[in-house]
Amino acid sequence: MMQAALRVFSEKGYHAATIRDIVDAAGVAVGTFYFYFPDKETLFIYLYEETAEFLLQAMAQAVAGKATLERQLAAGIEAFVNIAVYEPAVVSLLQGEAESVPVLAERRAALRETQVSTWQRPLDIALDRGQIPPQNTRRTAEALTGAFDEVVRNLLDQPEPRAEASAAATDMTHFALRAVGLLPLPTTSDDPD
Amino acid sequence: MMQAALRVFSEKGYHAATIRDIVDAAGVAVGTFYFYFPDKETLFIYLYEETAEFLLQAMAQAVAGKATLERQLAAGIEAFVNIAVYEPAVVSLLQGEAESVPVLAERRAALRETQVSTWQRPLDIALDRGQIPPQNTRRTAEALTGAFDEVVRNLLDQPEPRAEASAAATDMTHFALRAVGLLPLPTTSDDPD
Amino acid sequence: MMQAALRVFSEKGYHAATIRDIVDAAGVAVGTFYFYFPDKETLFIYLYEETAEFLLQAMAQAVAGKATLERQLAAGIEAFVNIAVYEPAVVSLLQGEAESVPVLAERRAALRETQVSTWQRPLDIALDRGQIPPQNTRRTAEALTGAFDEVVRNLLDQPEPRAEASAAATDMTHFALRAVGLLPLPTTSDDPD
Amino acid sequence: MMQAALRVFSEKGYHAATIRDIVDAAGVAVGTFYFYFPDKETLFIYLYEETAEFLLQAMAQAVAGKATLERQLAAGIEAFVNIAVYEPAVVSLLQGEAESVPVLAERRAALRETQVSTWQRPLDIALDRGQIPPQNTRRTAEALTGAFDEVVRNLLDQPEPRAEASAAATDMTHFALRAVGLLPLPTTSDDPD
DNA sequence: CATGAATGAGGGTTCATTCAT
DNA sequence: AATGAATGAACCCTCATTCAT
Repeated sequence: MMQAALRVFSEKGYHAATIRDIVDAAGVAVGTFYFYFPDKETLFIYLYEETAEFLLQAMAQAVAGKATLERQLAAGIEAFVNIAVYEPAVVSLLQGEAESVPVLAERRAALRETQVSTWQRPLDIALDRGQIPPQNTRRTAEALTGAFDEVVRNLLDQPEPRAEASAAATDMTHFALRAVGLLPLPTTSDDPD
Repeated sequence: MMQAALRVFSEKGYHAATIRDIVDAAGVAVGTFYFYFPDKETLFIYLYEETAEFLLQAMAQAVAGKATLERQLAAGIEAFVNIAVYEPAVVSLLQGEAESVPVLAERRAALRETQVSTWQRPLDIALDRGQIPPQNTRRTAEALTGAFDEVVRNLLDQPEPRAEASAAATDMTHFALRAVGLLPLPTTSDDPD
Repeated sequence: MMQAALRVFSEKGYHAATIRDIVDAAGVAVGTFYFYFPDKETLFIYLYEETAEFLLQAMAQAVAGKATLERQLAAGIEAFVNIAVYEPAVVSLLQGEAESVPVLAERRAALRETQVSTWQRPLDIALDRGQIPPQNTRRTAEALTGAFDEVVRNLLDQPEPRAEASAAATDMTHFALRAVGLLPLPTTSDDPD
Repeated sequence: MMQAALRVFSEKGYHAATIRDIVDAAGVAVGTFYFYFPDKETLFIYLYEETAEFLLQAMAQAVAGKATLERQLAAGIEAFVNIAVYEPAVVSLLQGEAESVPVLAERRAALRETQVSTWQRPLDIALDRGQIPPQNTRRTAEALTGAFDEVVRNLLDQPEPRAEASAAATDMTHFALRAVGLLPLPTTSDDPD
């Protein structure tokens, strides 16, 4: 039933999705919904957090083992793209309308905050080590977060997202590396790519 | 009255905003709304397009006169930040929920498309001239668009957006210059900054 | 303006016709309407009575000079058909929805009453003179009224009412003469029946 | 609930009848109405057709077994009067305002058509057999339909319709027999009534 | 546990009516 | 006299939520 709810919410958005839509998609009765969830908003918030955690965990885990910022970015981006491509509903839900319901705005902010932190931490470390030029890492992290979101959004608007997924990930990684201040040189000399 | 509508829509989003909210904010009666606009959706679309055009025009104009990609980015970003800071409703409206109403989804896509083009064009030129490293300019443009949006969104969440506006613009510009592949040199040798 | 109102009311019916429809058709402003008439209902009632009187006068006048019941029926029917054909709006208004507005129901009843009287009086005289068989003249008059209304309604539904007008009048007259009990003879002679 | 709707519609007419009126009369809540019916118009059409079919069936059935035109008229009229007297709402609904809602106009026309056919068919047969004088049977059928409607309408306006029902039926039958061209003879000789 | 009929607050929209100009 | 912008009660309809079965 939560599967159904996730699908419906991500397709229609919070407001346009009706309880009836959800229970129909789940093949149960309205009453059943209210046996498991107190109300629509609570379900959405639960779904939102569940989903956000899933995405963040996946990215955090991908980033975790990597030694260099370069590898961290590559891995995090890949994880994001993979989820976007194989679980598009997850990304749609998180990117969809989440304002206009006060409580949701908070969750949304919290998600963004964590997403930003995911990138800011490695950046701070790299900055400390002098691997990247001086910069406002918070702002850079925000910018990266927004950049990734937007590219993924566009990717999912394509007719065949999977076909372009890996190219998109590569492009995003290169973008990120440049944006962060790493690797401007490698591209110049005798790099065939 | 359109002022009021813009405000209400940008604060609550399309669905949560009520005709009553709007007319109350405008200090008129319900009927007055329908005297000037055929319905809620039409007004929102109108407002959305008007607003989108305003933002895009401002950015395009800022970019127009500039000779170098560096200056174009700086000017475009500055224009964006200025609007965000002085007309926050404009940005909120454009960034708010616009899905779930079919017609709106189209407008939204169109806006994004134009926004992306605003950056892709200069990038293509710079690429031709060998001023930036080889890259998928379309993807870079998307990423920049998302990056700017996100940073501005965060800026507006601050208690005093105006205080940080210019710092944010500077940060974004640096981010963009790096992301695009300009400025690799200054960072290397004996840069005092 | 009353012309316009008559037209609009007869085309759309009382409820579906809006003040705006009427003033648009008349080429004046809404305020002007309320300068001349206190409200929609009053106008309709006025129009209804005016119109009813016009129709009844015409029929009464046609009937007036005639000596025999036969001629009276023929003349009254002809008058009715003529009005229906040359001023269809008059008939439409009178036959259209007039219930559901309490005051209108009364007028409607009054009109029917007078219409019925128009036929009952001559019938009573003819009955007195033994020209028609014994019958409940009130009921006969009602039936004739309904019969004429219905035939005229059907006539106006035709694509070219005028083309059939005279045939319809003749048919109605024959119907009425038979229904009243006149003309049994013509058919008898050598008709085996 | 459909009982209530029938009652309300027949009393107030389509436009003046409110969903609230109907649900109040039925003792349920607004939502309940929309749980059973898609909307006001659909319910009205359904009711109208149901009701029309009921009336037409009853008349057709009454007419069916009868051998002579005389008996057919008597039986059809009796059936009509009975329904009018015992289910006045049925007749009111069918005679009430049904214009101004395009779809309804069609149904109304269809009802009238069938009603007319109910009488035209027997008339054609009788005409073929030479039992009634030459006449435009279509027009005669229209006239009879209108006559019956009107007499019934007047009957229902009486304080005690049931008291007069049988007299009305008799009067209508006599009227119809004369109007059709039957029975001119019986009335002449020494028949006291 | 599950059901789905029932509820009614609330939303978008219409339109008769008013009144300052 | 005439205008038309402004009003707001009232309408139709939706949908989150409840509760008896």
